[in-house]
Amino acid sequence: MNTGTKKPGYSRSTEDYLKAIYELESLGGSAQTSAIAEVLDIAPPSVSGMVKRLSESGLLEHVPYRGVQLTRAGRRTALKMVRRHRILETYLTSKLGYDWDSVHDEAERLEHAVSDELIERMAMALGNPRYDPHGAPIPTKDGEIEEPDLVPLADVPVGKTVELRMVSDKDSERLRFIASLGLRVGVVFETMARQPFRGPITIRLPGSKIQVVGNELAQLLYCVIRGQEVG
Amino acid sequence: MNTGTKKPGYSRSTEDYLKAIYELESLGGSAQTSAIAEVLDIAPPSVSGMVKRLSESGLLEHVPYRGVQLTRAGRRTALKMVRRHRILETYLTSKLGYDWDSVHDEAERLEHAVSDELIERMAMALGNPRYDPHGAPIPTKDGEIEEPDLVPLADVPVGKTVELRMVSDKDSERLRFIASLGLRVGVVFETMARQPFRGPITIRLPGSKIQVVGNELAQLLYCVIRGQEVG
DNA sequence: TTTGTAATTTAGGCTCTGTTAATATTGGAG
DNA sequence: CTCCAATATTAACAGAGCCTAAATTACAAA
Ligand SMILES: [Mn+2]
Ligand SMILES: [Mn+2]
Ligand SMILES: [Mn+2]
Ligand SMILES: [Mn+2]
Repeated sequence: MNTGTKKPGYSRSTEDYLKAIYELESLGGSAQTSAIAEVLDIAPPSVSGMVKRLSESGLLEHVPYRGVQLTRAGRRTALKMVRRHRILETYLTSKLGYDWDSVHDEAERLEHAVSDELIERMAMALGNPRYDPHGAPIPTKDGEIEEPDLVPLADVPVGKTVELRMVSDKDSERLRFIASLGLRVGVVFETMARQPFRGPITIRLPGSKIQVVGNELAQLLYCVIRGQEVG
Repeated sequence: MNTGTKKPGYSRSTEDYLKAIYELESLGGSAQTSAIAEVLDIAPPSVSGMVKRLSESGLLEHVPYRGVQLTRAGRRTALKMVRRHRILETYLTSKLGYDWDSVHDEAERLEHAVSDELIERMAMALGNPRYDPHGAPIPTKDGEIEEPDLVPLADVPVGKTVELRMVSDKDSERLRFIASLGLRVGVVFETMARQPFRGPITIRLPGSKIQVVGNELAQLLYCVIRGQEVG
């Protein structure tokens, strides 16, 4: 009867660990204990304990004192959570009038409570969107995800035309401020100047509006370079 | 600064206990340990333990060996959960194409994860509905709830015209079967006959369709009596 | 009044997920 | 090569919420 493929039904903690580890892995190859602790706002020894349990469940591989990597099963669950999170953010924004700065916390809780069916109904109602309100790609139902090759505004040379494609969604105050500068996903603008020593970047937005963006914020703004300004 | 009215943020268990106790209280004055255990599908000693914690938190009063009653704070939270549950069921049905037999389980989980804001946005999108898909009244934001005075179909005399107003939503198979008989909230029909010894009731639906309803189901169908049939 | 049964609570134990304090390992600076 | 500081793990503990088995209480029948 039971062929081994049960419904897992992981805990909220497990799901958040897997998602956090997935996101850390996509930056640098493996996830360190302290980085996981930082992201989840948990003490490092708690992470060590949880990592042991998760690797015993076959969701990740742990090399002591080195770091952690998701197994195939771990990555599958992580991507499922990422899909849920991003569909939820998109639904709340498109259908219930939320702003992009207030959806993250709501999705962070709902992602653990929704059924697969509800997520697919939401995705359907939205026309199967490919990006969330912050421009992050939404994994497909079978766990495929686009990995666009974007450059933080902080690293874009002066004199380029760029399109803002994705913004880190973790901090709602930063999101509000970014929006107040006239920056949204899809906006095209030019880099005019940059001060040295991690100084601010001056940009020209549509309508020739000039804005200055600090380096910390510019790290969070992921762009594609679309062309070169003439002299 | 802190005036004593913190955001509580109760656990899923706590919220489900309060809701269950509220619903048991509205049948008979107080809730018994074994009844709570039955509703929540938990062993009675677990209920004793939880009851102790909940009464220490001031959410209910416990008279040992007698039963339990919600305090004002407990009732407030219980009604908030009932509102969440019923708004969610209504939203899923109206906006996402769910049937009335599949919303309960989804709402049972989501009710613990949504924010007040999300619930109010859903309520708004629905036009502040007063009843859920099973006909149960939705408490207002400040915890007021209509208590309509309904009669189970099992107790309606023969020869009456009645309107089906509310159906117990706990079991989805029963809901599907009830719908298959042509019974929905709002349907008006006549009681034609009843067999003794808890036997089935014969009813005449709109279009003169005749159906027979067993006693067990007739207990779950809450009606208002609207008038008397001639002869 | 006694007594049996059902309901309830207490006792003791388990898992999960977190904590802090102490210990161990790693990797780089000197 | 040695030693220090950062990073990670282990040890010991805690609380929520569940369990089963044993003890207690309530209540109604005899
Ligand atoms: Mn997010
Ligand atoms: Mn989460
Ligand atoms: Mn329900
Ligand atoms: Mn629930």
